[in-house]
Amino acid sequence: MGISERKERQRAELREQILRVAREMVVKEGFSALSMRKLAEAVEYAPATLYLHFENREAIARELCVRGFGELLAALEPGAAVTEPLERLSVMGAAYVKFGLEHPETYRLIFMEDPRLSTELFQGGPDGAGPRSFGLLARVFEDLRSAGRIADKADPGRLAETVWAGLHGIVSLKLTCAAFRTSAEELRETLTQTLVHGLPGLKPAR
Amino acid sequence: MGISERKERQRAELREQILRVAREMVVKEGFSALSMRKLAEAVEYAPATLYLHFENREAIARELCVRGFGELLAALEPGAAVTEPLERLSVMGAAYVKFGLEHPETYRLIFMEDPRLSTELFQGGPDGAGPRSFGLLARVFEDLRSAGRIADKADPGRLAETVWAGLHGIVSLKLTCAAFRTSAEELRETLTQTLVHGLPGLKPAR
DNA sequence: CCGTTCTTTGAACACCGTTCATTTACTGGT
DNA sequence: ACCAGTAAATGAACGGTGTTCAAAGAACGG
Repeated sequence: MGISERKERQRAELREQILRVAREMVVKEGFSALSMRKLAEAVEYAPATLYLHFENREAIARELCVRGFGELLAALEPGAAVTEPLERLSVMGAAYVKFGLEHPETYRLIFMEDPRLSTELFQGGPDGAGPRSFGLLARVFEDLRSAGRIADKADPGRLAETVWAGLHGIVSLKLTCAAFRTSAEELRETLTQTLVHGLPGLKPAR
Repeated sequence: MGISERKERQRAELREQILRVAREMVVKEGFSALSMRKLAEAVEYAPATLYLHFENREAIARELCVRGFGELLAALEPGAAVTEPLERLSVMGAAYVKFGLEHPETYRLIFMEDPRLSTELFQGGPDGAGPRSFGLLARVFEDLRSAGRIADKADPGRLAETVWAGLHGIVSLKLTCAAFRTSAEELRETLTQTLVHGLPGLKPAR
């Protein structure tokens, strides 16, 4: 009797449709413009129906958040295949910045709105998208160290967190503050190069 | 006839009181919890009265934003007196991070909420708090270059923007994402040191 | 004391997220 | 074919939001 299966399928489909439309609204007008009533209108159901599929508005945000992070991870993965660690750092960094600028509202949702959403993504086991993404970046410095190319005392985790913070700074500043002159890609290049090689031609005070 | 002066003074006082209470609410429960109705209740006026002093809710936010940035500038200024540029970079960076973590809701308002607010602060003449703050930071690299301690081709403005982005990344990540292990101050130290000196003990691939 | 001007407000409008009793649709069993 | 029971959907309401505006109130100058 495939009848309850069909029901289950229809239920899942509606859930997907809600998320699809919700995502559209967020992408187009920002998270704050995601209204349960408008969303219900758009999927042609009564507002109350949404609550049969999601606990509340935040639950929808959470789901969008999780999926968004999945896409970010997917955007980072190709770069992780680059063998030379420093080149890998550049490629992955560029991919990160590119993702942020191309999906501003998704990025905002993931990293700039609700602390609860952002924090969750980085917890929950090492198989979550958060830890996995971070792992890809940390790998750069682990590889450098195990190849003896940076000091043993260097902490790959700390370096990775620093780089992530730097990249996040570039993206989030570009998303909120149009006043900065330098392009995101130039900032990313400067950040990476300078973090790796230091200030160009630095001499000590005399 | 000091009567109209008194009226003007009372008007300004009420405006101040509104801002004071608004600030309290934002600091305590975040910007989204700043409600015109609750604010009116708190200052013991009808909601409509608020609109005689501010165009709308956003205007209040803007004012808080401007003042907040003024405080950030004030927090940076002492460090700007340090003569050794690299030490100055450390001190000012630490002050920046400290300010962000100690005034999370103010920092959010300034840099993470509405792009219009953030962008404004960095425009409007070189005497605005934005350009002045940025100038203090850029000065570090200008001084280094004019002392011949970094390459002539190095662009102080670009380096300053990169550092600012990095610091902002640290603060904003700490404000939204509790999952990062390294403390903000350690991240700041690592960022600064690595940007200046490069990866510790870096050797080229062989 | 009156008329004018400035201040303040109550009431309304159009939204919002969320809940719940009620209705509707559908299915399995008789 | 009908009925009972279950699952899905909803209308209406609650309490909240920012904002507007005509009306009421207070304070002043003549």
